Order: sequence, then C-alpha cells, then structure tokens
Amino acid sequence: MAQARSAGPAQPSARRFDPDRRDRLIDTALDVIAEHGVAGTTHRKIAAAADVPVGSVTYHFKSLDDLLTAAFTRLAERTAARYAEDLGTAESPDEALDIITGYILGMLGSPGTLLPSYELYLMAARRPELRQITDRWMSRSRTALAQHFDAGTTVMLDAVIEGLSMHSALALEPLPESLVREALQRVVTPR
Amino acid sequence: MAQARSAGPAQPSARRFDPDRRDRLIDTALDVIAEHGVAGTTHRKIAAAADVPVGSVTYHFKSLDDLLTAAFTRLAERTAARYAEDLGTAESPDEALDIITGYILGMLGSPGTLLPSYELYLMAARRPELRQITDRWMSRSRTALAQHFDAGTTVMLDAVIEGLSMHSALALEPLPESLVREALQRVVTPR
Amino acid sequence: MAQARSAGPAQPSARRFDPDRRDRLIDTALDVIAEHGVAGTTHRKIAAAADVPVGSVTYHFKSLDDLLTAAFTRLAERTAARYAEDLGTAESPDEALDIITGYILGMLGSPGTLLPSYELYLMAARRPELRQITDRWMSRSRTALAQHFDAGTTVMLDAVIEGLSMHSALALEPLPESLVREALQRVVTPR
Amino acid sequence: MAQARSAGPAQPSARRFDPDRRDRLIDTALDVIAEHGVAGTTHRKIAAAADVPVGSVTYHFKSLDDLLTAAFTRLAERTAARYAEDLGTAESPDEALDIITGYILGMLGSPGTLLPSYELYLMAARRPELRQITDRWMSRSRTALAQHFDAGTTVMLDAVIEGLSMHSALALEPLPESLVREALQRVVTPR
DNA sequence: AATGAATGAGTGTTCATTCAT
DNA sequence: TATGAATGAACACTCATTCAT
Repeated sequence: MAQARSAGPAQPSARRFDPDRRDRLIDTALDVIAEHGVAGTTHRKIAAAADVPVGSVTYHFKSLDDLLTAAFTRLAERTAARYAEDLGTAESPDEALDIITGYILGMLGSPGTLLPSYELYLMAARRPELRQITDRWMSRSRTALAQHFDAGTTVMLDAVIEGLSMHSALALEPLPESLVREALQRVVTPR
Repeated sequence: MAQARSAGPAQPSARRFDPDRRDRLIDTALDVIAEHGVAGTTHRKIAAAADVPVGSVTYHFKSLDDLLTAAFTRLAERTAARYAEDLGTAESPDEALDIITGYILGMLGSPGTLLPSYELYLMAARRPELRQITDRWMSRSRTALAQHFDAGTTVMLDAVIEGLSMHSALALEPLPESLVREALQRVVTPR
Repeated sequence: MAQARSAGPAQPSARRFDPDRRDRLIDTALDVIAEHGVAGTTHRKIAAAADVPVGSVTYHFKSLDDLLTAAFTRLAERTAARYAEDLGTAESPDEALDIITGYILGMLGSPGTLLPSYELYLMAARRPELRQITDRWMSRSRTALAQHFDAGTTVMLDAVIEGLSMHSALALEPLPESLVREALQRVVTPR
Repeated sequence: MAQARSAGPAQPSARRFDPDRRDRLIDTALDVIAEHGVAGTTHRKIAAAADVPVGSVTYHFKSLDDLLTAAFTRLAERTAARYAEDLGTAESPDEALDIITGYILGMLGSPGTLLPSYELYLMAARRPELRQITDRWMSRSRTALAQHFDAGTTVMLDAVIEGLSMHSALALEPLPESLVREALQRVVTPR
C-alpha cells in the first residue's frame, strides 16, 4: 500500500526551464477565474492549473490580489484592443453595428471573457483601486465607437451593448439576432 | 461513554425569544452580500450582523448556500414586485419611461439592490439551480414592461435598461438624465 | 420555490401516541450503533431513525451516554439470555459444541450483534463503568458453558469461541465449519 | 482584491526544522488512537500530542482518514514483523507455543497495541478499503505460525490466539498462564 | 531563482445539551 | 409530557502567506 504517500502538494512533473512562467500564470489565473469565479480562485487552483508548485505563484506575485489585478488588467487590455481593432475595420456605422451584433451574440460562446468581465465590474464596484482598469477599458470602448457615432450616441450605445450582451448570455433564451440588430439601429437613430 | 463527544454543556446566556429570526437572517444575509459580496459572505458575518450566535444561522439554514438562495429569492421577489407596482401606475408609455429613468439613475443610490443583483447574475451563470430565480425575475420585469410596449420592444427595452443601469452606476461618471431618457426614447421608437 | 422551508429539523409525521417510545429508542440506538459505530451515533441519527424529534431523545435520556449504556445493557442481556437458552437445550457436550459451531458461523449473518459487541468491548476497555456490563455478560456465558464442561475448559472454550467468531467474521474467507468444529473439539479434549 | 480572503499574514513564531515530522505524526496518531480510540482521535489531539500546529497535520495528510490509514498500516506492519521475527526464533512447536503464551499475556501490558488493533478490526469491518491492511496482517501471522504447524492447525491457532488475547486483556481477571498454555497445547493436538 | 514545509486564521458544519413554550 | 428553538464548543479542512533550504 502506498500508505506513506497520501498527502503533500502534488509534485510537478519536474523542474522545467520556464522563463515565461510569470506570464503564463496570468493567463492561467484568468482561466481559473472564468471557471470558478474570483471567490473560488486560489493560489492552489492556479498552481494546479498551471502545473507549478504553489510556492511558485507566491514567488512571482507578491499576493493573490496582485495576481488577480494583473489578470484583470490583461483581460481588459486584450479585450479592448481586439474590440478596437475589429471596429476599426468597419467602414460605415452600419458595418460597425453588424460587427457589434456579432460580438453581442458571440459572447455566448466565450464565457471565458464574459463572466470574468462581470467579476471585474463587481470587484471594481467595491474596490476603487480597480476602477482604473474598468475606466480605461470603458474609455477605450467608447473611443472605438466614437469613430462611427456622435458623442451622445456613443455613450448610449456603449451602455446598450452591455445590456444586450448580458441578456443575450444570461436570459432564458438567447436574443434573436434581428432583435439585437434592430435595438442597435434604434439607439443610433435620433428622433 | 462516547469518549469522542466534543461539546460541553452549553450555559444559558441571554436566550432571547425571537420568532422572526429566520426571516430576519434572510434580510441580514442580503445586507452582508451587498457589503461584502457573495464571496465575502460567511456564516459568521451574517451572525454578527444579526447579533445571533453562529449556531443559530446553521440551525435555521441547512447550508450557507440555502441561506444565499433564500436571500436571492427574496431580493428578486421584492424587487420585481416593486418594479411591477411602480410601472403599473404609469398611464402612458411616456410615463413608463419617466419612471424607468428614475429607476436607472436611482440605482446609484441603492447599491443595496444593484450589486447583489449582479452577484446573483454571476452565480446563476455558473449554477443552473439559480436560473429559476433570475428567469422568473426577468419574466416579471418583461411582463411589467409589456403593459406599455409591444413584445419586441419589451425585450429590447429590458436589456437596454440593464445596460444603462449598469453603466450609470459603474461608469466613470453617472450618465446624465437627459441621455438616459433619450436612449430609452430611441429604443421604443420604431424606425 | 420552496425557498422558505430549507432547514430546521425534519418534522415527524405528527405527534403520535407512543407510550413505548423510550423503549423503542433503545432498540433504535442499537441499530444506529450497528450501522455507524459508536463514534457515528448521535442524538440526531437516533431521532431520525426512530422518526421522533431530537428533543424527544434528550427528554427520555439524560445524556447520550445514558442511552448508549442502556442500549449496550440490553444487547448484553438479550444476547446472553438467548445463548444460555440455546445451550440449555444441549443434552451432551457434543451437542453443545454443535450449537456453538452454529453460533460462530452464524455471526456472519448477524453483524447487528457482532459489531456492537466489539464496540462495547472497546468502550469497556477504556471506561471502567461499562465493565459491569461486559463482566456480567461474560460470566453468564461461562455459566452457560459450565453446564457441559469443567471449569478450566469452560474458560478456555469461552475465549476460543470469541477468537473463532471474530476470525470467522473478519477473516479473508469464513472459516470452514469442519475446522471450527475440530478446533472446539480439541479445546475440550484434555491431553 | 479578493475581498473574501480570510487569512491574515502568518507571523513567524518558532518555526522548527523538523524533517521527520510526517513520520512522527503517524506514531503520534497511533498513540492518540490507543488512548482515545478512533472516535476520539482528532487533528487537534494529534497536533497537541506531537506539539505541532493543527495546520501541520493537515498539511502532511490530505485527510484525517489518510492519517488513520497510515497509522494502522504502520501498526500492522510493525506488529506483524515483530511477531514473525519472534516466532522465527522458535526451534520447535513447543517453543513457539511458549512464545505465543508470552504474547497473549503480555498484551495486558501493551494496550498500545491491543486496543488499536481492535479499533482497526472494527473499522475494517465497516470499511472495505481497510480490509487489505487486516488481511495482510492476518496472512503474515499465519505464515509465521505455518513454520511450526500444519495448515489446519495454523488457522485454528491463529483464531484461538486472538480469543485468548482478547479475554486475557478484557476479562474479569487475567487468564492464568497455565490455562493459556494448556489451551494452546490442546489446539495443536490432533485427536 | 525556486520550492516544499510550515503556520495560524478562518470557514462551513455537526453536535450535545438546555430551555421556553 | 413533549418539542422546536437556541447555543457554544469542537471539528475537519482550506488557504494566503512566510521562510529555510
């Protein structure tokens, strides 16, 4: 019987040469957040998911908070950048709305982004130091939209996109594409 | 006998007659969720906030999860009821939108409702058992709106309200009332 | 949703007229001990098994220890009585050994007796006040045997029966009947 | 971040370098089992007995059950090894029986072995995973006996030794040596 | 640079027992 | 007589973090 081996952290396969470990831990943290929520994210889960010892996580990040912050920063940067890039290809407001429609409906398929985003919003609502992440993210979203719409419409649209994404993902059934597209159209149409 | 028995005799202490305790614990839990988030909600914090022993919380609720579920159910019922009631007083779509505008901006002042709502969404996204709470809530919201708007518009409006509420509360600065009102107006205006 | 009914002890079907409840609780306790061991025996499990409120158990027995003592006393009395009765029917040492062989092998089928007995031995080994139960039991066993065997043989036989029962029930495979019978025969056969 | 995080910083305190701690905990667990029984064995008692923090016990053993299993495995291995070794020195069946007699009577003085053994039997009776420990132990005992006795006698003797040990330790008064010796003699004597 | 051992605070939960009703 | 509410001690276990190696 292997009676003497019951506990202790699982030893990682071996010491690997792993110069990007810090970097990789940030992505792993994001995965863990997506799966378990911030509340369920621990050093140990991240370490296990990244196949490194727990000590390695605390070695690279002064605290779990630090790692979480790094992870959320990366999420925001990455998402905002792609959003701007995609919207940049639109050559008309109509094309922009088409792309946005895809985003809203696509959220469904990428809970890896949607859920952590809401986790971030929630944390930021309670912890002011995170506001700079969300603020910067929101500001970049608006900048991307502002290429195609006037200032007031941009702000409205930004909020409306949020609501449609959320309901699309969390509502009883996904919103139909035509309805999403119509809602967007109405919002950008001054009376 | 029972050499393993742990507990010693419990001495009297101020035993209070408290027939509504169970009920009160649900409200207290909601307060704690609002302040600390679901992640920061523990038996002990709830017990302290309600000024009862920890054992009392576990006595009334089989598990923390049960208590959380009870709390979220109450939040949803209560909020949906008030929403329906308020919207019921509107005598025209325009009046309905006025009331909704107040709600959206008022969210700012009642984080005790907004934040827990998002906590609920987030939990529900990961835990299907909670979907029935959110589904019912959303369905009642839509029913309330459907008094004043057609089916498609109702669905759009519901999502848009969500987005405007969220951004109003979490954005860099609160959205101006006129902008909120204008966004709502556009959404209910077919092209 | 039955959100408001999540916890609190399950209420028993109704208040029943139940004059033998105290008595029944003792038997129920024995069942619980057999299934969960003394360590796993609690007021709550006994109450649930007997379909009475927890308060009823503490009402009838000053402490869990008291109930356990009552249960073990009953086990010992009942088992010793049946043993004496069965051995009393034997009309020769040979017949007595036949009966004993049946007992030893039959133990297999009545873990409801065997396991609690060992629980009792173990407790008695650590808690002198229980010794009177085991001592009385053992003394009655020997008296029953002494009808058929001389004093020294009786003591040996009593111990040997214990060992054969135990190994029959707990060993890799049950002991063959012929082997048990042969062992008993040898023990009662002076050189 | 992580508003739900519980632990505060752990201050140094007398951190001791203690490379054999895991090993020592197994022995300590055995001591605690001997004194309090399995039912009374807790992380805290073991930790206190070993003079280490509770967290250290859970660090080294994934669960209390794991530690118990490790402890019982060690008990079985150690006891079986010594038994085999002692019986190995016997140069005749008679000498073997002399040694065994000493064991049976000596049990009295080493409750540190006897009681935990019965605890193990009892646990194994309810939890099949532990059967491999008891099975292996019993098989080694029989192998040791088989050096001196034929197969059938070995099985009988093994059971008889168990019964004599038990009654010697738990009976009203210890069995006289001559009686034990005589019982053993009879068992190995074919009619 | 990296890691496993170590620590103590904190968590959810169970429970024997007491008591008001 | 009977019971559900209440209580506080204890338990198994998790975890962020520190540190010796």
